[in-house]
Amino acid sequence: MGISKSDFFTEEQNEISNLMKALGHPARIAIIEFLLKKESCICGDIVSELPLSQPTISQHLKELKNVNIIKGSVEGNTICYCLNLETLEKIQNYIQLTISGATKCKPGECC
Amino acid sequence: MGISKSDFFTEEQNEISNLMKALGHPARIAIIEFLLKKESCICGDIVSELPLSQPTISQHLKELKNVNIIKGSVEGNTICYCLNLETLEKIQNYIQLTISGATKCKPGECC
DNA sequence: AAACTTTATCGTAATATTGCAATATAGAAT
DNA sequence: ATTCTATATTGCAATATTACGATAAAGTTT
Repeated sequence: MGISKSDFFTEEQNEISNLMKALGHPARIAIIEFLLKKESCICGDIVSELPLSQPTISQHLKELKNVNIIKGSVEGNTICYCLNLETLEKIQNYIQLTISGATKCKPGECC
Repeated sequence: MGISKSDFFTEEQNEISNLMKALGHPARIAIIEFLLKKESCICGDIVSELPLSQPTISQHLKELKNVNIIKGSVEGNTICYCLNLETLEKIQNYIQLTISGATKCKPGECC
């Protein structure tokens, strides 16, 4: 994608955009929703639920884990993945701050 | 990226992931933060603020507008871009729902 | 230990994203 | 009307993402 310019942005801007990017794929949203619904959170269950191959799911799980949106713990030869509330709250706080700042723009002003 | 599988996911999953993807680039986060800080929100101001060319900024603005995260209104030969609270709130609601659902996973259970 | 299960990694093809120079478009100002 | 100013579009090169078959790795079971 041309030259990466992420050095020119702040640490926080890069961190938030990385979190958002990790959520920027329907399969990863579906994985998160699956982890919400299920008591068990075994990788194999996700594979049988989603229309994607096992390597593809594994890759998506890895991306979610890389940004700490999920965490995994080994259970025998399966792996239990869970949502990481701390990271989700970080995202929520960011959106919350943005919304509360954004109320400045009053109707009739410009947009 | 191989075959697109977005047909297999729900409308909502695709919509949320598209919103997240739009926020998944530091330049677009920086644009949003700039719109927050400034009373004026003219495209040209953004160009002089960020380390990116005018066409590149224009493209990022277009992507944010495509998913309704910002809206623009013509002011003479400049354009005023503002944040769209409705869309930001949609994102927040989704994260909020996810967080409140995610509390199910108690410590000691698995993760 | 051999066979089986489950998840991760590698290699690679198809597609998407990013960035910008060049150019187009459209309103403003002279 | 011509020039100027501000934003959008086009075209293209560089890079990133996505998907999956093949295979590896690591635990389980027999």
